[in-house]
Parts: sequence; structure tokens; C-alpha cells
Amino acid sequence: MLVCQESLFTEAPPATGGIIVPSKNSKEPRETLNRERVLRAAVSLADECGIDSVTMRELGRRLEVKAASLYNHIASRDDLLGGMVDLALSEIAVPTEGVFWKETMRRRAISAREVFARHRWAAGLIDSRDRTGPDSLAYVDRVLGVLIQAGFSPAAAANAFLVLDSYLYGFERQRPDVSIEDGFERSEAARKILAAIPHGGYQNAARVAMEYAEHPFDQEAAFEFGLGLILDGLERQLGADSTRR
Amino acid sequence: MLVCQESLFTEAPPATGGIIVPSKNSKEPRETLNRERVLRAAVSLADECGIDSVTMRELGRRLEVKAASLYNHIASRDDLLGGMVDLALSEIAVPTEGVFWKETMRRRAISAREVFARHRWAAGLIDSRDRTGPDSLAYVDRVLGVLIQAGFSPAAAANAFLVLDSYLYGFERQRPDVSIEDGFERSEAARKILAAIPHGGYQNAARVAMEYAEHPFDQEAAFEFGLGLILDGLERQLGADSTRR
DNA sequence: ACCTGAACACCGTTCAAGT
DNA sequence: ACCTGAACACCGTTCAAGT
Repeated sequence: MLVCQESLFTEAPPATGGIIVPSKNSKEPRETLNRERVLRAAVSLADECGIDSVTMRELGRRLEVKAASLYNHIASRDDLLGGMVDLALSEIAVPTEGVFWKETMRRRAISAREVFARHRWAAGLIDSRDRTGPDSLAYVDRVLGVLIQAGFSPAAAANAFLVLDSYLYGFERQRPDVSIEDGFERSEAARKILAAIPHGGYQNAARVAMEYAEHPFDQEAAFEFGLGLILDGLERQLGADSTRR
Repeated sequence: MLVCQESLFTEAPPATGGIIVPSKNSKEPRETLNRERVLRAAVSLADECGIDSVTMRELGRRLEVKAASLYNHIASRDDLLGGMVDLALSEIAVPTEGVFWKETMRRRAISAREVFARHRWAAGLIDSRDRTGPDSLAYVDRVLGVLIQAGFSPAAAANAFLVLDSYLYGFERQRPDVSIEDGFERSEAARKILAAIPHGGYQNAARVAMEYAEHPFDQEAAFEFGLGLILDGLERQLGADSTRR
């Protein structure tokens, strides 16, 4: 299914050709396009080939339609990206209100990380873009509900939400591309790092590098460590606020 | 100095014209370009007009040079963006090793936020891009040094660094564009939000919106709240590790 | 209502040619 | 060593024209 090689042809394929999109039975009259089909195609294109390859023209090619036609279903490329983010965020597991808020928030964060692993382009697209899509809004409302029900004031709940998601998105964007894998390569890497230290420069960075060469960096553990830190802090704040009241 | 209006001319300005770049005395023979001058011009272009207007062609226009010439000084647009990030990060205040680590980290975070306020494009560019520029590496080394000296193990220091910066960058990217300002507009906004709630939907979001309509959201306070949470957590971890040893 | 063709005003990058 | 002209292979978006 992964068809990301830069197109070998610039011209449109012959209309008869089932070669390019083999999974599509071209006999049945193609059902008409709509916003959802466009968004879903964009998401899988981004998943497979990276966000940079999500161009109007490439997306049109995938949907067997000219780029200009897409504007019947989306307002602009920005609108497209916004819709894609909305779709991705909607995959984050729904917090269930019955569970203890801390556990709910932890599960939500881990679920979000799984979503961001599946859609590696998504975290980079969440920013000034308003989170006003209906799915997103419902999601935000549910998260706030869990926190308010747990005893946070509306403002404190919003604050907690913001702090948690800042960490979540920020961690995701720093997701390191660790490439060194087997033991030999690791110690070899450490040796090189030491050799490259120019006469006592970057000593601290070198110590960390050596440490990681021996005990590889556990990204998931690092994430959950920070998550726990924040959740514990929020819990303490909640306790302080409720005794004061 | 702000000259961001989309260029009114496509053709190059007349060579004699001091009209377009009035601050530049065009009589003296322009000093030759170099990497630093290109990067600095790109940074101020991004500051003034946004990152999207940093194109090779526009940058060339600013430097009174054809776009192709830029490739004598930078390898590619990606190289350019990397260099810009490096330059911005180098503006973050240097942590001084003499001070208590927690205060140092707090000041660093606040300084970083000031830098990101000045260069609003910067936070969005820090991601998979390696932080391997010489300035960045020296900076990383210094931060790690403060933490290690405070008693964190190399791995714990790296973890603390990662957690802090995840929060920092993540918060920055969510920086809300609060547009409502005066009191009347705020209560008006709250009224509208309530009116828009479709028969009991999004109740929690509505409560938060109303709360903010009365007591406007203090972004700086929210940031420092989360920052304090994380720093306190790290301090507790440091204490636990050192008593255990 | 939806799609196409063709155009417009852009991009990043390469490269032979100039100085 | 640095810059230019010209080209290549792209972009997003608009719009009259088709069905």
C-alpha cells in the first residue's frame, strides 16, 4: 500500500490503468467525493509519505481527481490540515468519567502518545490553529469535565489541561530519532564521542552520551517520569485548594 | 522598518534606487555576503513578516542579491532554518553555575519564553531538526553542567532537561491568541458563548469560558504554575535519590 | 453539484556562464 | 570566490467552461 516513491510519471496515467491504484476496482462508478473522504485520504497519505507530500496535486492523484476539484470539499490547504488534526485528535481515547481523575489523565496522555506515533505529522501541526472543530471541542469538554468533577475549579481545570498538554505535545516534538541500536555500535559510539571532545569541551554532554551508550535511553520511561511529576503536582494543588476552602 | 506588504513589483528595483532599502547607503560598495549575514537577515525577516515569508527569493530581495546566490552561503532552505533556530536559541540567557539549580532553571525557562516572544517562529521549528549547532551544543552542555553539579546523575540530568524543555516548547506552541480585551467585550463574549451552547452541550468548556470572561486568563501565571510544578517534582526526585545513596 | 483545463503567481534548486 | 540568467519541476488557488 505504501506508494510514496516520487511519481515516475508527470502525465496522468491512462484512464484504463488499474496498475497505479490496484486496490481500487475501477469498474464500479466511483462514488462522489466528500469532505470526510478527502480528509481520510490526506491522513493516510501523511501517515505513509510524510506531511510534506500532502499537496493538493498529490492528494488529487490519490483520489483520482484533479487538484482543483478538491476545492469543492475543502476551503484551502490550511483547512485541510486543520481537518486532519481534528481527525487525529479524535482518535485519542475518550476519558471515562467514572475513573479516578489521575488515572484518567494518565491514560489519556498515553493514548495521545500512541496516536502521535501513528500519525507522526500530527503533533507538529497543533499550534495557533484553533481547536474549534466539533470533535475537538467535545473532547476538550470531556477532559475538563473529568477535572471539574474531581474538584478542580473551572480555571484550575483549564490550567491543568494546558500544563499537561504542553508537556505532551512538547515531548512529542522532541521525540529523538535514536538510531544506534546494538551494543557494539553503542560502545563504539561512546568511544567516538569521547575522542571528539576537543580538549575538555562539552564534558557534561559527553558524560550523558557515555551513560546512554551503556544504558540505552528509554523514551517511554522518560515520558512517564515527567507525566508523573506533573500529575503529582496537580494532585497536591488540588489537595491544598480543597483544604483551604 | 517593517516592510512586509507583498512586494508591489515583481521586477528588480532600479539599481540606483535608494527607495526600497532606505537604511542602506548604496554608494559604498556592498560588503560581500556570508553565512552569518544571511542568517541574521532571515531571522529579522521572520520576526517582521512571519516564517512563511522567509523564501529564498524574498531573502535575496532583502539582501539585494538573486536567490541563487544564497546557495553560496547556505546548503539549502532546511540548512537556513536550522541556522536560524541555532541563532535564536543562542539568545537564551546563559545559566550561571553559581546559583541554586532551581533558580537557574527557572530563569532559563523565563528567558527562553522571552526569546520565543521575540522570535515567534522559533518554537515551531524545533523538532526532529538536530540540535547539533556549536552554539546549541555548548548551551546544552552548560545546562547539563548545572544539573549534574547540583547532584543529578548524568541520566537524571538529561531526563530533567528533556522534561523541562518539553513543557517549555509545548506551552509556547499552544500560546493562545487571546483577542478579547476590554471588560465589556469580555462579558459580551461570555453571553454569546452561553447562547451558543446547544441545549446543554459543552457545559464544562462553557464554564471555563465564562470564568475567563470575568477573570482574564493570565498566560504568564499559567506558565509559571506548571514550571513550578515540574521544578518541585525534580527537587523531590533529587532528594529521594540522594538519601537513598 | 461536481469536475476539468488552463492559467496565474509563486516556490526551491541547479548549473553554465560571467566577473 | 561570488554572482547572475535561465531553466526545471514543482506549488496553491481561481475561474470559466463543461456535464
